[in-house]
Amino acid sequence: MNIQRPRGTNDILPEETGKWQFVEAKIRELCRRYGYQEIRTPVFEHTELFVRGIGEATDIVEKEMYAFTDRSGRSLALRPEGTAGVVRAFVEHRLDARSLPVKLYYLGPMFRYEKPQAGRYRQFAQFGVEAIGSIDPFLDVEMIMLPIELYRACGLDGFQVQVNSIGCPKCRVQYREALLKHLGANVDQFCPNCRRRIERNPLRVLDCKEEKCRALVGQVPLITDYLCLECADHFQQVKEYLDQLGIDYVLNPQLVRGLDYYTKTVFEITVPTLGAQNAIGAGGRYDGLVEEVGGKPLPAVGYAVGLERLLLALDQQAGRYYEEPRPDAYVAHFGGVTKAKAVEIVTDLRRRGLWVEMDYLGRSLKAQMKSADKLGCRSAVIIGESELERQIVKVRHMATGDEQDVKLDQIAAYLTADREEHGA
RNA sequence: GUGGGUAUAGCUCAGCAGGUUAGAGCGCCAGGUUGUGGCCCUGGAGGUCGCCGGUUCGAUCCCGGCUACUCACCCCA
Repeated sequence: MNIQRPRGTNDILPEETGKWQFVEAKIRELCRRYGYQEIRTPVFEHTELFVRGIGEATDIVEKEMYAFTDRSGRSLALRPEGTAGVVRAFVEHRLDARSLPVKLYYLGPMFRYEKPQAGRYRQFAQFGVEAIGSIDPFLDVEMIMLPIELYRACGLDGFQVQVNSIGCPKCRVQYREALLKHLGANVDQFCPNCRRRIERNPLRVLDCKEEKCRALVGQVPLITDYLCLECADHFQQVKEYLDQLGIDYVLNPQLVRGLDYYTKTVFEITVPTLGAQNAIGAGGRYDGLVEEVGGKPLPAVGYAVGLERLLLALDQQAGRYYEEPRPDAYVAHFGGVTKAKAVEIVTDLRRRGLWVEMDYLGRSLKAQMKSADKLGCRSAVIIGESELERQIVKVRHMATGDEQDVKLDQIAAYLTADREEHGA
């Protein structure tokens, strides 16, 4: 019986890891500049944390959690998103005692029990950022800028930023009422899904993709018309900063998020060419979550980027977006004493910081040269008996075919100079 | 959870209106040069034709079920 990887998971093979490392490097560099520090939290938490944090009635909690009971009967769950765990750690370790806001980022696997499709997997990687302890609208804007800068740094184009404010619990009471009044009038004209939503979470109706519902929703009151003074003012400032900084965005008063903890600013970044799963980043403010998880009432903002989707979008936009490093040299030998010498040379060169390959299968020189070519080695170092007698090696520059005799003790210097000259 | 598509070599895919030895290109290995890659030529290795069952003298091919992959819906990064 042959065992395959679990549904919705992916093996990232050596030829793929280069681009992951490329994106990860961009992320770490960006976070350094913006002053966000890495935090690593467990991939599983008490189920309760997600239920309370993300919201009981959300799809994520209702039907997508990898929840299980451990041997002692505790209910645990693989994290479906990153924010809840980070906030839990923030509260648990009293990070509120530090100077605020605390700015954190994370990078790692998340798990949701969903049916896989393009850009959606059961284990997927997210990069996310959280700033806890400030209500400054500029932080909201920072949260929108960070992913934009990240995409730019990676070479991504053609993404769209949508922004909205969904207010605070205070203004939502009024809005909910107005919305229900409006929807109630023609409740039976909505799709079955939305009829259910109207009862449980009317905001979600705005998000429905059914044409019938969209038409009905068109005339619905907008949340942005019901914001309380504080929320309206906050949103206004967010927009002003965005304009001031020349950030391209569109207002989408119907943008809602699938997690219950969001308040005020929410945003989503999409790549239209990606297909059904076109959101590559999303986030917003969550002013109530820290308290919900047991900490002091502290405001916070965050966002998350799906790395598989970002990579998908990058792959789509033709052209190589990252440089694959190549070996400096391939040391070819003929077995016997020449192999003994080759082993020595290889070890010495590696100790001097060069990336060096050699033959481990006792193959012909021709086959070794072929390998050198395949591996993209800059040079081939050939060591045969006649060379050994003269205390030299032949160094062949693979791109040009030029060959040069180099003294045994000069090889490292020669190769290093060659690398400087022809670039890494 | 719902609906559609697909499943043949490591990869991309042909194929057979059901007939006995299942093919190509690429990749891999070797030879064409007792010690030299890329181009070319020759040869080789590599397949339970996804799994189980049915129809049939006979199934990789037709039918059913299962599984996986895939796309879309729901939802989401």
